[in-house]
Amino acid sequence: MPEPAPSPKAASPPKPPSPKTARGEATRRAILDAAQRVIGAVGFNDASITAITREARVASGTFYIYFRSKEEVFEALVLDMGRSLRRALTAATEGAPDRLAAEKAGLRAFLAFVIAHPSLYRIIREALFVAPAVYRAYFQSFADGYREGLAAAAARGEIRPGDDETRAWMLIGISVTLGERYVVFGETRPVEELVEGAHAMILHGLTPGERP
Amino acid sequence: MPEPAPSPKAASPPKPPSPKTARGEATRRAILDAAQRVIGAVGFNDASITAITREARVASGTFYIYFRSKEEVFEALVLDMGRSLRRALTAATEGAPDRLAAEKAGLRAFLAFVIAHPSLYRIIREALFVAPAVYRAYFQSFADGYREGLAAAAARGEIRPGDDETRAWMLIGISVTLGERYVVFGETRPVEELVEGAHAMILHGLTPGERP
Amino acid sequence: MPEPAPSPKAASPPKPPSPKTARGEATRRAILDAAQRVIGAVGFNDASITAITREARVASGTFYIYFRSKEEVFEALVLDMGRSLRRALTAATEGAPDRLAAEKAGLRAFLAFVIAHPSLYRIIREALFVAPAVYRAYFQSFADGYREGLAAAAARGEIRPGDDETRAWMLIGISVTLGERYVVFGETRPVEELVEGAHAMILHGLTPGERP
Amino acid sequence: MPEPAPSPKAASPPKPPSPKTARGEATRRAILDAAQRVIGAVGFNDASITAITREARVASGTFYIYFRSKEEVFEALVLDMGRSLRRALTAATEGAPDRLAAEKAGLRAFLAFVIAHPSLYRIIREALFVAPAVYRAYFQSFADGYREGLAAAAARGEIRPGDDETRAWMLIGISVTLGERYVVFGETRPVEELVEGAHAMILHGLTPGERP
DNA sequence: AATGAATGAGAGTTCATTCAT
DNA sequence: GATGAATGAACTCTCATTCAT
Repeated sequence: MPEPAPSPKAASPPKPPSPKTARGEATRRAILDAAQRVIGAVGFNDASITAITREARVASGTFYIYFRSKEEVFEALVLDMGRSLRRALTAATEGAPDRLAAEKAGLRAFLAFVIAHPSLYRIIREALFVAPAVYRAYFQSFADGYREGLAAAAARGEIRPGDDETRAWMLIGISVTLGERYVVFGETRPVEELVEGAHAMILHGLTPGERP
Repeated sequence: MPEPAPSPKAASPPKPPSPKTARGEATRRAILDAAQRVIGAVGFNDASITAITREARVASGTFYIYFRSKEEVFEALVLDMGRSLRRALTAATEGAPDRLAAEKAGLRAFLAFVIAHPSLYRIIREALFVAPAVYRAYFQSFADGYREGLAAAAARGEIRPGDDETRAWMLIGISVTLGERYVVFGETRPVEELVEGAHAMILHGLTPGERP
Repeated sequence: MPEPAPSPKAASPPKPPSPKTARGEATRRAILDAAQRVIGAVGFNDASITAITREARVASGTFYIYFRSKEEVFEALVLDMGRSLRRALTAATEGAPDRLAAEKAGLRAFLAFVIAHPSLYRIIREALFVAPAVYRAYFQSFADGYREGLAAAAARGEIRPGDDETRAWMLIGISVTLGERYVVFGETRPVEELVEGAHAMILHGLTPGERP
Repeated sequence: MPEPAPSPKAASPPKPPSPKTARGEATRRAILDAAQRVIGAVGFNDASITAITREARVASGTFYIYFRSKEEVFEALVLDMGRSLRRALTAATEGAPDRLAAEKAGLRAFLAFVIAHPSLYRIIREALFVAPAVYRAYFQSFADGYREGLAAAAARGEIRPGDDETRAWMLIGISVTLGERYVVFGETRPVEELVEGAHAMILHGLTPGERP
């Protein structure tokens, strides 16, 4: 007759789950996909868990077998998207001859990705309000990669030396804002046109050419 | 048989409010300020009307004398901020000798504004989800002004000619993203440092200078 | 445009309410009474808040204007009952000529009270599981009074000297258990019969009298 | 026309379980022990079946092979404890020379048992709310034994004659309440001290001795 | 103009129980 | 005999909004 209590009664957050069978794994995936569609469509706050489970065709209680809360699926979604985007960008830029070419290819790939996954784009944006820590980590990881890339390119003389930290964030800001043209503002011009316009500016800035 | 009455029963949207007395005006202002503080602090969805009216030191019913819904205060807030920011930017740039100088002064003023009003910054960002139309209008108005400014400057030969529409949005993206450095990412470097770094890039882009 | 956040976002328990009008006071009372009836009838865990508000004839949300949780009404109920019982016992014993007479009168009054308020009796008992701190405080206050009463009586020579702390709890145990005869076990004998039987034991214990 | 079948469709209560193999017996035991630990620690209502099966290291479905419901394990637990306690008391009192000595030894053994098995003690108490019939049967069996023991002792002249039914319940009440001192109120005095204090009162009651 | 009590629909979440494997 | 994923009813609690005072 052992007497020690099994747990201190209030272990703050119980602990995360984890599927053990193939069926469970499939259900988890179905919920995650459904969450992406629903949250992408109506936003985090108007996406009820009931709506997500209905979309996933499971009972509402099933949700809590795999995620502890709406916030938790949301974070999983953001992480998922980070991975996908990173993969797409790496694929697009790894063959580039130099940093400037990579810059152009990266912007082009980013806009294509965003147009193909508008809901994920909105999800990332909303993360600032729903999961700030994840939002920061997401952008920080991009910025770190960018900064190192710029520093290396500057060292090789491929680009003008400068404040790499600031330039990294500027380039991120440019991409994100141009992506928003398509997802939020209904831009209709072809991607290539924006890419050309943006790349010219990235290459030379605003200063008029040396000679009139 | 009578002709159909113009609007027999359900006059489309109920009716907007509007203060009549000085006391009423003060109450409205108190609610608006309180809404800014509360929404800025906890976000739109976690900002209950009760919390706003408590912060404003009025009864909860009073809210509905001045605003028809939570969305309505929110929109009023975004509009308010648009006005303030525009005023600050105009003041900062109107003495500039040319477009490039105005660009630098504008960025500096924008960052200063954002640092002084971080909650308003977050509110604008959240507007994308709460009041998309207002969000779009807000940025569109800035973009329009920018584009015209760039076009005129290019015509005067002050800046290199280019895709002004795209360049306008890029410059907006740069400002917004650098602003976020301070409000979201806890940037500690002095504003002037980022302004210098950014301005160099805006002037010359990434291409290495012709000669060493 | 003040910027300080109104509250640290997570002030652990928001804070207790408190009615401001006579109407509010009456509603609070109605909920408390309804809670007593419902919890007394079906027990704490099977008493849903919906059932309580239905019994009180208010909307379910109204409950939360006055109490933060089911636990909170429950505690209010236990406190209420403590007051009532104390009042009844004081009234019954204050005219007693000595401690032994007071003891008998107190037991009689306690049993009468318990029979008249069986639901409150069950509520106290359940408090051990629902609100242990309140349960302990409740009994401790009775025990303290008892112990002092016994000590004073012993000093006056009215009762045999002894371990007053232990005797206090024994007397409480006797009362409570005999009360349970009526409330839980369906005892049908008249109160006076049990009082006489118990009092004889309290007076002389089990030891056989010195002489026949 | 056929006569009405004895029980056509809904055979009253489904069917009780019962282990067939040694492995099954071990599993049943594991669940019962786990239930004791979990319910003892957090109470009946907060003890989820999932928590019990997790503690027992079996799958949740396994529970229903051996018990039809949470109430059923609970009742099994109470019965278990009744047996254990009875055994302990019998062992402690069977060598006693007379009833008064048995009384003292029984109280001492009861307190020792309670201190050793606080969770079982709490379980019995909660049975009043979870399984009232079992609770009543449990105490009734003790009371019956007590009453008979007292009656026999009185007939032998070992104790003062009196209302044995009432005295039996009083003695139970005393034990239970002193047990609660340790389990609920954190009593720190040694058992022997309380036993002595209580026994003096049980022997002589409160009346002052005939002569100083 | 202002109050604040009251509403009630709807949200997130839990968990005893079932059943295909 | 054992598993553990799935269920869905039921519960607690929140909050935008209304309205009598």
